[in-house]
Amino acid sequence: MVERISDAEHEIMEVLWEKAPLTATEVADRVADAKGWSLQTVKTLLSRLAAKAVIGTERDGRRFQYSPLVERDTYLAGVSRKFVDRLFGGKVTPLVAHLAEADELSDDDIREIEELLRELKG
Amino acid sequence: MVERISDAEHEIMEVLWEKAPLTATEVADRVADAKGWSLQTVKTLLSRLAAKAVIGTERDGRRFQYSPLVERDTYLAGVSRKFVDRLFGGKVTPLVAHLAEADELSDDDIREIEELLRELKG
DNA sequence: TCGGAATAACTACAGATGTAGTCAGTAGTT
DNA sequence: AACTACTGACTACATCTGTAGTTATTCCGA
Repeated sequence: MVERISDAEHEIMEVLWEKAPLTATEVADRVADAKGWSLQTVKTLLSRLAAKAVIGTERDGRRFQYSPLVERDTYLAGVSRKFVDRLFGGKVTPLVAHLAEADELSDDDIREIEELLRELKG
Repeated sequence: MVERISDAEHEIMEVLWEKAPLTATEVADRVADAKGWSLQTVKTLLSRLAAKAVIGTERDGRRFQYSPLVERDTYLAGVSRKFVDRLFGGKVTPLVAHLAEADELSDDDIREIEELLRELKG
C-alpha cells in the first residue's frame, strides 16, 4: 500500500516522475511556474515524501538527489481504485457512464475508448 | 463550485442522498454499522456540512431535519472532473486505459462499457 | 410540576496539510 | 584562512479532518 500523497506532494511527484534524479533546487525550478512555491516549501514537501519513503535520496556532496521510489502507474492504480470504490461502488462502468452523461466525453473520446476496448479483447 | 467535502462528510452525504430529510439521530443510526461513529461525531459532520451549505436544515420542534442541497450527480461531476484533471491531464481515455491495463476491468465491464458507448452514439 | 432524556451548540484535541522562516554546517571563492 | 552562499534540518503556524466530550436547553412522561 502506497502512503497517502497530498495534493501539493503530488505536484512534486509529477516533476520527479518526468525526470529524476533532481536536486531540491531543480525541483523548485520546475514547479515555480505552475505553483509559485518558495524553495523552502518545495524542500518541506520533499522531506515529507522522503519520510513516507515515496521518494529516495542519494547524497551528492552537500546536497541530495531525489528520485521516486514508487512508479507513477502503481500510484495511479491505487488512487484510481480508491476513487472508484468510494464514489462508484468500485465499478468502473458507472464512472464512465457518469462522465459520459455529464458530457465529459466527446465523440472523439468515445471512438478512442472503443478502439482501446477492442484492443483489450484481442 | 461545490465546497470540498471530506471523506467522513461524504459518508454522511451518501446517507442523505439515499433518504432525506433525516434527523441527526437517524443519520447516525444509518452510518452506525459501517463506521461506528458516535452520535456526537455525526452531529459535528452534519454541522460542518451545513456550514458549507452542502446540506440544509429545517427546524422540526427541538430538532433539525437535514437534507442535501447538492445533487449527488452534481457532486460526482465536480469530483470526477478534478480527479481526471489532476491525474490524467483531463482526458478520460487515459483513465480508462489505465484501469484496463491495471486489470481493473473485467470482460463483463468491457462489454458493459461498449454497450454504453453504443447507446451514447445512437 | 419536576426530573430525566434528547438535542443543538460549543469546545477539544491530535494529526495532516499548505506554506514558509530560521539555523547551522559546508563547499567554493578570494 | 575567512567569508559567503547554498543546502538540509528543524521549527512555525493557521486551517482542515477525524473523532469526540461538555453544556445548556427543551420536551415528554410520571
